[in-house]
Order: sequence, then structure tokens, then C-alpha cells
Amino acid sequence: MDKRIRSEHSDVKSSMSLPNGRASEIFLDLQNAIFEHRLTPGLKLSEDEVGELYGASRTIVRSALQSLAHSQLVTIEKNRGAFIAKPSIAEAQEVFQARALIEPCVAGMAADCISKAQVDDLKRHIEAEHEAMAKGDMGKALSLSGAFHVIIADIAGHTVYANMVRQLISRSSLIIALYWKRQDTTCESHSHHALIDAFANGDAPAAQEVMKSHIIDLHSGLDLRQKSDSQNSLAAALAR
Amino acid sequence: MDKRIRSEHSDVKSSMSLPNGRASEIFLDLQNAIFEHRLTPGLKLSEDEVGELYGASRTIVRSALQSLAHSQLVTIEKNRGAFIAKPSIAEAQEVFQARALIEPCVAGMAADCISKAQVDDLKRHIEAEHEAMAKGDMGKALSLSGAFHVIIADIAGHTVYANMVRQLISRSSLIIALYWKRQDTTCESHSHHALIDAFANGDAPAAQEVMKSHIIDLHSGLDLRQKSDSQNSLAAALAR
DNA sequence: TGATTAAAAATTGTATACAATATAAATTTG
DNA sequence: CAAATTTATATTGTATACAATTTTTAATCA
Repeated sequence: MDKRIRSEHSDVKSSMSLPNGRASEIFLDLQNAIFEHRLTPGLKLSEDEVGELYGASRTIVRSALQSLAHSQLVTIEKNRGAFIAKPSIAEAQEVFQARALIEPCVAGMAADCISKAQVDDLKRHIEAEHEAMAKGDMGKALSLSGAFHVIIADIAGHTVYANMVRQLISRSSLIIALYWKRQDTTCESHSHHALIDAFANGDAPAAQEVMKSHIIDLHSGLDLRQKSDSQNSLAAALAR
Repeated sequence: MDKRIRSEHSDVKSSMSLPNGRASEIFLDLQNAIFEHRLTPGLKLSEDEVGELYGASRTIVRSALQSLAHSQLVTIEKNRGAFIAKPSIAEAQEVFQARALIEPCVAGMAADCISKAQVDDLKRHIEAEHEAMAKGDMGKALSLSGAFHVIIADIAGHTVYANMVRQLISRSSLIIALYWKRQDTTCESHSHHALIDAFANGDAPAAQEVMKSHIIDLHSGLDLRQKSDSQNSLAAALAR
């Protein structure tokens, strides 16, 4: 079947400071569930419930939840608990603005130092993405699509940028869950293929340019118009 | 004497997801101590010791230490404990490269939206910096010097960039503790004054340019040459 | 004496018990 | 009956006790 793909979003463990053993597993599993949109914004993560589910004590669960809160995938409200985060429209704009600044720069760096083997890795990654899509597993496909960007950042070999990209991709997952409007996710992989071509040629300026337009494209796939808030719209609706 | 300056590194609490009450206090206090170089890279932070010091249980201390680990001010080694982080030379290069990318951009944004009152705030901030220096409190002066950059990021009003800058400034504090070579820290405030001028004129391109050269200047104040590691240098010394 | 091994002490990892707070249900009251 | 109040329940916050691991010290052997 398919070769082993670099496990979800590459090796998070090495580059990020994570909680210990048990908590780390829960963290990664919940993170994955968020990336695959199985856990959606606003959902409450009760400590007891999560603990029961993983057979872990609340101590461990709390540690995992705190880590998720730090990567801003989860919001912790005092004495109320942890909830999957709901990035605002303003935050969404900011995240994609930051991606448009950093990721092209990172793509250029990657193009300058990528190996033939790594190019092949990326190709296989795209295949896996297609496979997931074919199987109708949209969540997995989306997660892999994000992981693609993280892998590029890792290839660039710049730990600081890589961590930033990781965070931005994480938050993008929630943003897409909330604000995605387009259906034709197929056009997505188009850019990824173009990116690989630039990498294969070691063409840094091209990689940079392709990445920039790719992110702008993604950004434009979101519906980030301010919805008049429910109170007002209700009043307006009844006004006539 | 001096007016109340915006408390250390502006209001971290609002923008960052922090642990609850008690832990947050410890986190902030330790963070401050690191910024002021009272806690230096490599030092061990024993849970019991810290707990004793703040009259808090290990549960709370652990939470605070985990937060510090997340902001990469502290390194947690399994079953060994928490230590003030020691950024490598490579990390130092990366941090300043990232700052050179992001901070000029942020300074430009700040110049476009800064108010007269905020310009005055910045001026008073510099005064406080000078005062600390005059009093010989180098740690405080350094901490304030970093806070200056964070305040600018907050003025720019871009939460995502602001958090990035906060992280980069944090790590810069450790980097400076390890690798600073220059003595004439006075020239520092020169750039800060130039920056304020650009802000006062609402001149975004100038602010951007000044910030960029300021960061390059800071970077050049570090001694980031690879020291031949002790093993090899010992062998070399005995070789003759 | 110097290196190795074994026992003791100290430190972190985890689970659990209790306290504080928030949510939900039941009761009272106008 | 509706609103307000009280009570009960559930959930998070914190401290502490025990387990696992590392570090230090002591003892052993070549």
C-alpha cells in the first residue's frame, strides 16, 4: 500500500518543548483530532471525560490541556474549563498575514538546501493527501495539507521559523474549520505541485513566489466578513 | 519621582494564555528575574525550592515551570528538572534573523497607527531606562530595553506579531546573557530615540528602516563565534 | 588508591483527596 | 405563574501522599 509517511506534522517532539510521556501522547492525539476537524471550535474538553477516555489522571490531562492552550488550540477559562479555541475574524486575518510574511521566506530557504530524497518525501506526502481525499477522509486530507507546510519549514532547517510555522498552521486548522467557504479543495494541491517543481529545480525565488500566492489564495478561500451580531440582526429582522 | 511605567513588558496577561492566578504570579516573577539577568542560563529551578520561596505547592510551581518551558526560557529534562535555558549559537542567529524579518514590519505598522499619547509613553519609557542605567541597575535597564520592543508590537495592534515579538525578546534576553560582548550599551538608546522620531512623524518607512538597522546592530553586538569545544581544545593544547 | 558497585537521600512523576467555584435543580415568594 | 433564592450537583483548583528515577554517599574489591 503506501509507505510510512512522516508521522503527523513531522516530529513535533524533538523541536517543541512538550510535557512528559503520558501527557504528550494525549496532547498529540487531541491535536490531531483538532487538525482533522473531529474536535471543532467551542467544544468543551472536560478533564474527567478526557482522563476517562485515555485512562489518565486529571494531573496528566491538565498538563496536556495547558500545552494545547499554549499553542492556542484551546482556551482555558478560570473555574470553567478548557474549550477548543474559536479564533476571531481579526485573528484569522492576522494569522494569514503572518503566514504571508514568513512562509515564502522559509520556502526560499528550503529551496536552497533541499535534497533529492526530501523532494521525493514531499511527492509521497502529496500522494498520501490525494489518497485520503479519494477515500473521502476530508479531515485527514486537510491535516496532511497543513503538515506539508510544516515539513517544508523543517527542511529549511530554521528552528525558530519552523516553530512559528507550526503554530500558524495549527491555528489555521481552526480558522478553516470556522471560516472556510470554498468547496473545490482540489485546486489546493495545484500549488503544492508547483512548489515541488520549484524545489526540484532549487529555484528559491520561484519557491518564494509560489508560496506567497498560495497563501494569498488560501486566505481568499475564507469568508472573513463581519457577520452583524445576532442581537442586532434580530432587531433588524423584526424592524421591517 | 517617576510616573508608573506600564508594568513589565506591558500586559502579558491579556494577550498570552497563562496559567491560573497563583502560578501566573510565579511565572511572571521568574520571567522578570530572567529578563533582569538575576537568574542566568543553566541554573536549576528545583520545584521544592521555588515552592518554598513563593509559599506555593509543587503543583503550582510545576505549572509555572511548564509555562516557562513553553516560552523556551526554561528547559525541562525528564526526571531531572527545570533549568534556565541556554540557547545555542545557532538558535541565537535564528532569533535575530527572525527579529530582523518581523520587527521592522511591526515598527512600520506601529508608525501608521501610533497616537500622540503613546509616543509620550515611549518617551517616558526611555527615561525610565536611563534612570535605571544611572542607578547602575543594569538588569532593570536591559529588561526595559527589551520591553520597549514589545510595547511597539502592542501598539501595532497585531496580536500574532506581538506574541512572536514577545517570544523573540524573551529569548534575546537569554542570548544577551550568554553572548553579549560590547560594553557601550549607551549607544543602544540612540536607536530607540531615532525610532521615536520616526513614530512622532508617522513615518512608517523610516521606522521600518531604523528598526532593521537597530536589530542588525544588536546582532553585531553578540559574539557568536563557535568556540572549539573543550574536548578538542584540550587535545589541541596538549598536542604541540 | 582508584574504580566499581550498593545503599541512601533527594527530586521528579503521578494519583488521589479535599477545597473552591460554577452550573443545574428545586424551592420559595411575590 | 414568573422571578428570585436556596439547595444540590458537578467541575475545576490546589495540596499532599506515594511511586519512579536520579543523584549522592558509602562500601567493596581489584
